[in-house]
Amino acid sequence: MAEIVKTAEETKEVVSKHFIEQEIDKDLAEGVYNHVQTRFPPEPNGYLHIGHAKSIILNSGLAKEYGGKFNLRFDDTNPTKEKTEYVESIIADVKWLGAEFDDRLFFASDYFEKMYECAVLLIKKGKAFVCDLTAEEIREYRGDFNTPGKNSPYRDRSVEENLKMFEDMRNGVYKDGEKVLRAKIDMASPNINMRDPVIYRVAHMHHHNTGDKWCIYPMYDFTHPIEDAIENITHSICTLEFEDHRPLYDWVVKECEFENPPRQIEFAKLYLTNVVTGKRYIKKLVEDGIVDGWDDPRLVSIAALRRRGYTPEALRMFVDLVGVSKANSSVDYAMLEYCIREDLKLKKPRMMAVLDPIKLVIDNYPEGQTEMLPVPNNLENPEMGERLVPFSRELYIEREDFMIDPPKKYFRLFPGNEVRLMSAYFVTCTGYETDENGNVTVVHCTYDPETKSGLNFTARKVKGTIHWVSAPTAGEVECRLYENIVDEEKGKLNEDGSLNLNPNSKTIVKAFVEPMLMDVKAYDSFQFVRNGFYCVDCKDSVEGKPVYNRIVSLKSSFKLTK
RNA sequence: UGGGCUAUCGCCAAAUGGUAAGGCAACGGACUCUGACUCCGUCAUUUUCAAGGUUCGAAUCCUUGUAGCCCAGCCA
Repeated sequence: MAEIVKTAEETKEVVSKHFIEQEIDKDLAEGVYNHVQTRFPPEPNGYLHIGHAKSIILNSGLAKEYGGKFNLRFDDTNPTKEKTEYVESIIADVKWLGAEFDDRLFFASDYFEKMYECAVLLIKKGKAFVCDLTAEEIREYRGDFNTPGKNSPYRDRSVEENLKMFEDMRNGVYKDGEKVLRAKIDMASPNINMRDPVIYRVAHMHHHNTGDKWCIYPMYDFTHPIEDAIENITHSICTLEFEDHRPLYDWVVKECEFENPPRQIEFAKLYLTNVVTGKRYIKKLVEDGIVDGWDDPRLVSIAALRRRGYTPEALRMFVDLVGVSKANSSVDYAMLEYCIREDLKLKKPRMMAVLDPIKLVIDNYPEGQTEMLPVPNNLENPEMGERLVPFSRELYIEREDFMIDPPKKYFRLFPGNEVRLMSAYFVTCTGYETDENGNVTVVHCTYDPETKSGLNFTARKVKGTIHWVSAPTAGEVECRLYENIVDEEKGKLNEDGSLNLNPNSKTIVKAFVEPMLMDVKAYDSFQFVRNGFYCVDCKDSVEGKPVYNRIVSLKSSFKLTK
C-alpha cells in the first residue's frame, strides 16, 4: 500500500515554480499578505500584442492559481495618447484571452480625486513642493549619471504656499508647463528617478473618461503605486525597465501611508524572432501603411493572431512554455507555431485546397460521372465525422506533386508511378501534356477501382499520397499567404531607423477548393502556419461570428536535401 | 561614465552547495490514406560568460574581470 502511494507521488509531474510564484509563496508563508491580487494595467494608447498577452496570462493565471482576484485597469493618466477605441479593443482582447476580471474593470482616472488627496498629504508632510522651473531647467538641475543634481530654488517653499499653489494648479490658474508638483526626495541619489521626480503636471486637455474636469494630471510613478494600493493589489507585476522605479514606488506607498502596501516584481519582456514586437514598432508599420491594419496577420497584435487562427488556448500554452524569468531573451517563432498546431490538431476539420493547380485527367474514369466520396474530417480524430466530397474524371492537384523527371526519393506523381489520391483511389501516371514553352499543362493517369478508400485494399502499397479537388465543382477563392515580416532578431529597427522587411511576407494566389470551403469567399484567405497546415481566416470571429480555423491539408514541400 | 538588472545547449528554461530537468528546433530511424501526426533514438562531463579562490563536494558561495539590457520625459 505504502509502495503504491509512493509510486503515485513519484509519477506526479513535478513542474517547478517560476521566481514570481516563489516570491508569492514566500510572502504568503511569512504572512506579508494573506491573499493574492493581481492586475493588468495597460495604457489605452494602442492595440495589445503578444507581449501583453504574456502579462495578462501571467497575472490572471497567478490570481487563479492562488485563489485571488485579477483586475483590468486602464492606466489612463496621459490624455494626449489615449483613445476610447483602444479601451474597447483592449477589453475585447483581454476577454478573448480568457482572463477573468468579472466586474473589476477600473480606470486610473477614476482615482484622480484620491490621488489629489495623496498629493496634498505629501505637501502637508513637507514631502512635495510646487516647482516653477521649466522642463529644460528641471533637466539641467537633475544632473546626469556622473553629476549629482542640484536642489530646485523652489524646494523650500512653505507648506501653506505649496498648498495654495497646488490648488491653483488644479483650478486652472496656470498654463501648461508653468508649474509642476515634485516629490521631495534626494537630488543626489544615484538613482535618477529619486531626484525630486515630477508627480503632477498642468495639461489643459480633454480626457476620454473625465472630460474637462481636470487640468492637472498625475505622473506614472506617482499614480501606479496608489492605484495598486487602492485596489488592494498584493503583487504588482511589471517589466524589467521599471526596476529602477521600485524605490520610488515604495516611497510613494509609504509616504502616502497605505496599509498593507503592494509590492512590485519585475520580469523580462517577451520578444519573438522574425517579427515586430513592441507597440511602437507595430504602430509605425500600421501608420506607414506597410501592413493593412492593426489586425494584419503578419503582426503579433492579439487581433492579428486571432485573425490568423490562433486560439486563446494556444496562446496560453505558449506563455506557459516560454516561462518567466528576468533574463532578456528572444523566443523562437517556431515555438508559437508549435502551440497553434498542437491546439488545432485534433480540434479542427481538415479540408482540401490546391494553391498552385495543375489538371489531372483520369482517362479510364467515366466521362461526366461524379461520385460523392466520404472523407474523414480529421483522420486523427474520428469523432469529427466525415463529409462528402465530389470526385470526377478531371481534378486539380498541386503543381509540385508532379514531376517529369523526379529526383531520388520523390514519392509523388511522375510517369509510371502510382500514388494515392487522398480518401479516393490509387492512380498511375500515364503521361502528360505541355505547352509551347515546355510547361506541364495536364497530367494523365488511370485509376484502379479496387483501391477505393475504405475497401482496405492491401495488394499493393504506394509511398505517396496527394490531395486534390474535383475540377468541375471546385470553388475558386483568393488566398492570402503570410510569412513573417522581418528577418531581424528582436524585431527592432536598424540603426538608420529602417526595418528589414521580408518582401514575400504577403502573397496572393487563386486557389481551388472543395465545396465545403467555398464559403470562405466571404472571408477571403488562407494563412500559412507551417508544414502543410493552412488556417482559414475569419476576421470577424471576435464579434460573435463563427471561428473556422479549419486546417487545409497541403503537403510540405519536397526537400531535395532529403 | 554613476546606478539597477542579467548571463545554463541553435532558442526558451529548471536547478535554492549533493554531482546539469523539460520544451522548441535540429538530426537519425520506425510507422503512415497528407513527406504531416505519432512513436523510438541522438543532442551541455576538458559542462553553466571568463579566470582565480573556499569546500569532501560549486551553475549555486567569495574575489576580480567580460558581455548584454534598462535609467538622465512635465510618457507609461
